[in-house]
Amino acid sequence: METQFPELSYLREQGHRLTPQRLAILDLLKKSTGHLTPTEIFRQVAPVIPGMTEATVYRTLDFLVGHNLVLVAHLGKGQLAYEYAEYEHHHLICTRCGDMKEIDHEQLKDLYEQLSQDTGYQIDSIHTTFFGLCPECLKTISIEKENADE
Amino acid sequence: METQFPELSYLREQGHRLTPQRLAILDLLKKSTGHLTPTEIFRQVAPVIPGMTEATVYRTLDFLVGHNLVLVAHLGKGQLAYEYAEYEHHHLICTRCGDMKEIDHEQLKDLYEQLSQDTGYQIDSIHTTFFGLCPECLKTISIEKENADE
DNA sequence: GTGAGTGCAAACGATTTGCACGGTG
DNA sequence: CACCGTGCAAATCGTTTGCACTCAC
Repeated sequence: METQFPELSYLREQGHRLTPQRLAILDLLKKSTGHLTPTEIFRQVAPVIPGMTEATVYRTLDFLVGHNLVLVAHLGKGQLAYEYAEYEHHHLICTRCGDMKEIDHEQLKDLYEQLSQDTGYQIDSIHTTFFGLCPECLKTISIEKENADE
Repeated sequence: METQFPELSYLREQGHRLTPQRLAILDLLKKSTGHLTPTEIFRQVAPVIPGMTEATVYRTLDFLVGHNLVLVAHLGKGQLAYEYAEYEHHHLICTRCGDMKEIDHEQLKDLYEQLSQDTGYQIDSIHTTFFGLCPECLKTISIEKENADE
């Protein structure tokens, strides 16, 4: 694995090992724009790392999440997705076509503070997913309705 | 099934059937305060309806959600939970102990409008789950840290 | 050399599906 | 009495686990 990961040096100091499997998965997530599910990650990493297993993908993701190098996001239908922990943002997902938009954390800052005050919770700055219908699907649906009314 | 469901009359008009299975599940969700997972629902309804299957629970829940009688909520670890569609609210879940707080939709109204304007999406008024750490777990964690520092 | 991390295979839980039957409307 | 919805059983999918081996340190 050629790619540099300066942020990993402290892992080694803690007695953890930088295996090709861990580096490959982190490398993939770093290069990918959106999130990836464990299965997608497996399919993309398996050709590169001979013998790679789905079990290893899950264990590696747990490890990376536990060390705050990777973020978990909830997608529709109870699936989990992972992405490189670059900057704080949220997701808005279309429940019909699966389209996804990123929401900057700046927009939720006030709400988070208010919720924190009201509940005493320390709310994760990542990890919030909104669901709805994208403009395209809204259009499609209204057309379908018109046709049904005839 | 004795309970009255006036809101169901329109279902019958649309050609759907009010089977004891559907009524039992809706009845259970109506009586329950929080949300229930499909498995929990199965366990509670099975004794009442002889021959009840998990498959039926899933099919029934899909049906009820599709007709807006029941809401889906995302819990931690990619699990889905269902609850009676009584009023609009959201959830804040502790990722450590699973504790849950309800968030009134009133608090998110402004944000929703803003997000809608920015993205063109029609955002689900239900369906948003926040994750964080509850006050109790925050306390526990800080105590553990102190002990570790000694 | 040693043990953390992996591969392999099996187990597991949640969810989905095909098909024939039964009960609602 | 038609056909929607169900029961049953099997298949499928995603995820987890035990154990022996290996490779990063």
